[in-house]
Amino acid sequence: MKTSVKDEIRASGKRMTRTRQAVLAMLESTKYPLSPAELYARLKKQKVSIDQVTVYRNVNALMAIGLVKQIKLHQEDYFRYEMKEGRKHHHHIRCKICGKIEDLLLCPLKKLTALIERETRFVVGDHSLEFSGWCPKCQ
Amino acid sequence: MKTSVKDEIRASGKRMTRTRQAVLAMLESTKYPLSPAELYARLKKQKVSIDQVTVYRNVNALMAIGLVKQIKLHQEDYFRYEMKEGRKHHHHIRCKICGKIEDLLLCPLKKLTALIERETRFVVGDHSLEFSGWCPKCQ
DNA sequence: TGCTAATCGCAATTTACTTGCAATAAGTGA
DNA sequence: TCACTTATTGCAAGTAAATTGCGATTAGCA
Repeated sequence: MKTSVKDEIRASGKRMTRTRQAVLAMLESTKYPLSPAELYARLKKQKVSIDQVTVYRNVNALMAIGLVKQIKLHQEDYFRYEMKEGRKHHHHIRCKICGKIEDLLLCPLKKLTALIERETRFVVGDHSLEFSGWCPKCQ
Repeated sequence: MKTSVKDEIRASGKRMTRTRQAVLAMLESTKYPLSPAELYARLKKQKVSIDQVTVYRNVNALMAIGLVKQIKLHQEDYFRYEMKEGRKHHHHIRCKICGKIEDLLLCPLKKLTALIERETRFVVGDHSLEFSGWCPKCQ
């Protein structure tokens, strides 16, 4: 874990507990967004002493200070979380069969904001984009 | 209500009840996707005798036969439903403040499928795209 | 080392949605 | 038109994800 992450946490008035460190380490070492249930199961497997509620509270706290990003895939009815730190803007594709999730490092939407703002008179903030399909193994 | 909708329902072995007709009429006359709770509240206001559970069962039944589309906006933790019938492929923008939802009749993603399939070796099926921002009144 | 408040675990609650079951009613076939 | 089959309905109870209350613990600092 980089010192800078701990500093960011301290700067926001939060503390770096053993539990929080374990949650962060798990998110940092996993290549796709994790649900609270997955996080909990993986930490338990590593013999980390943690409660389900603590997982929820930690991802929310880390999201509040901008270290972690919340993601909702439209085939699922729960949230997933991934590190925001140092990651380029990206989207995801999810397999309809096995649920495998992969990053898409592309984003075709930069040029669209002006058009949408003209059409709707909204001011555009974020967007979310997600693909689903069939992964190599499930085809 | 067009006869063809009733026919589609009958063709799938389902029945056109007074309740289902009210749900369909409400979805047809509303210009943005409705949540089950909103559907229920609006029907009650119109003195339609209906239960929450019946709303859920109806949107699910109508979705199963392809008359209705389910939508999950990533700022919300419940589903919304809109008529599929005769509507062009489109996406949505939602106001971060008041929750107002508007259609976006554009889709910049048609050309992207080949690129994603090459990069990930997935076969691409659907996609979901959603913008959020600030509507004219909340700016 | 000792203080203060953030964090934790556990139990209970909330919210969106589903399921079981008996009563009702849509659509058919005589 | 009536009777019968079965989809649909309402009500109550049940799930699963996520949140909240509270007393106990512990990080971080003087």
